Amino acid sequence: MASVDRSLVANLPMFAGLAPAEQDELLREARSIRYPKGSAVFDQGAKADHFYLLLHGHLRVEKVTLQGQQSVVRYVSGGELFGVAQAMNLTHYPATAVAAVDSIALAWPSSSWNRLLTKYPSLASSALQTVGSRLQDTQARVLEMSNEQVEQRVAHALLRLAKQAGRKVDAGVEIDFPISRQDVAEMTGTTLHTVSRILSAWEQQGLVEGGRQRIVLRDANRLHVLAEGDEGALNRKPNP
Amino acid sequence: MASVDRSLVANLPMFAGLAPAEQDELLREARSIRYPKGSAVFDQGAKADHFYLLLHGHLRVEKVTLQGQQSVVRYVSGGELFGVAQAMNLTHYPATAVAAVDSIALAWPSSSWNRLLTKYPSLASSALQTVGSRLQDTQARVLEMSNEQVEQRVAHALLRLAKQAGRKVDAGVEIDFPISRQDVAEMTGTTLHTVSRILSAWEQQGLVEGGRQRIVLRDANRLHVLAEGDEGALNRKPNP
DNA sequence: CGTTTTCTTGATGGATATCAATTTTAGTGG
DNA sequence: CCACTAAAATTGATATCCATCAAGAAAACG
Repeated sequence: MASVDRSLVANLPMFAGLAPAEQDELLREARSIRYPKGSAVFDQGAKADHFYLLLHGHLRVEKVTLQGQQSVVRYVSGGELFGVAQAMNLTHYPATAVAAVDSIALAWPSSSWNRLLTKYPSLASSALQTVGSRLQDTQARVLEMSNEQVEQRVAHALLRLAKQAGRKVDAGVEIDFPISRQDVAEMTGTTLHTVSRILSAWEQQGLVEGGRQRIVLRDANRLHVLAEGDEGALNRKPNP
Repeated sequence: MASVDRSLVANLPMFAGLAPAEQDELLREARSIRYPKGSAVFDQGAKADHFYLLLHGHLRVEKVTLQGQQSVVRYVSGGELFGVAQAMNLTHYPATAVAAVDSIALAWPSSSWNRLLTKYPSLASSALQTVGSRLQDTQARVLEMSNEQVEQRVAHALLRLAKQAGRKVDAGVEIDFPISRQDVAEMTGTTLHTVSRILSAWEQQGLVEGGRQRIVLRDANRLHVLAEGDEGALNRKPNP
């Protein structure tokens, strides 16, 4: 197997604190794997035998309940650590990770986690930050589901997606991977029907531009207003 | 200020991996603080200058949105690490922690976090586990809010509370701190009215026993059935 | 070009928020 | 110890958001 070039990862937060020699050493323990669109990196409930760093592409992380309802937990983008079940002392993956587009990831054996952790304390920091910011996001979602109604939640979800995986196009900002109404519904706790209605209405108002598995935000500002239920937002600075 | 006795904390997961001398050293850097019922350990938005270990008592962690709606994020019980904002690279506390009963916590300066982390790798592990299991819990809540209706969510919330902070009494299991209908509503994304109606109905069926800021679970099994929407649960083993 | 997947749109019903009024309980100070 | 007050809880009536049911159109795919 071809070894991974240091330059691909050197400026990721996870590797930032390490000397080049250390980076090489860490990379030597990993192998790089290609995941074609639609394939699973790991399945919910499977033994957590690896942890990963996504080099290229986008993954959809989904979870099914005991009763069989499916939800989209989040999307993983390039540069992110994922599948770190071992770090949280889980023996099995709590969710399934599916490639939303053709993707490439580095895989380390879970068994080396503890050794690597003691050898590279910066790995602990970056894992903590990864998990920590995921916790922040998830708690934000709980607040949204508690306090907001569907239209606001969908607006929030799209804005988050655009921030995380938005690609500038002339019409606005396009979400950089195929995403269906059903996917958005599973992220926001609603149905594809309601999402479809909302997007149709927004399209008429020039807020978004739709398509099959495709969403472009045309007016992020007005979406922000909708998301916050806040009529004054347009007059304020972008990041208060 | 009196120093903290090692025996109080030696068997907590956070200290388990450390030698007695190390435990003492860690404790020497902390100070112990009393928080009377109703007082705040820290406030949402305040500079995150300490992280904590709860020695005794119960805290309610709450968060208010931009629009002013309040939610209960979780309850902290004895032995738990909390306020570890620094570990997730947050400079300010993302929520408020209020003593639900008279409580005692150990406080370390956030500034020593990174030094302690490198010195005691087991601290990293235990912080990761703390944050990780919190993430699991929060994601479970998202799934519940997406897929379940209010009655199921309330059942889940009470079962979780009983597991975390249940005290065996002759009538069943009592939640070991004062908790109002409003609090339960803020945990489950509903209103105190709906919670009140649900608890009243359950009381008539002998599932729970209520009171002012007081909830006793009389039949955890049947509550489990309600929570899972699963008529077969009564015939199965407690932990599948 | 048929088949499947995704998306759209209308009609209806139901769960639960909201509005409104009391009652119960605990705490406080005279 | 008891009246007074504030906080918490209960319960009914009404309104509404959105899930569900239903049908079909549009887009992709082999």
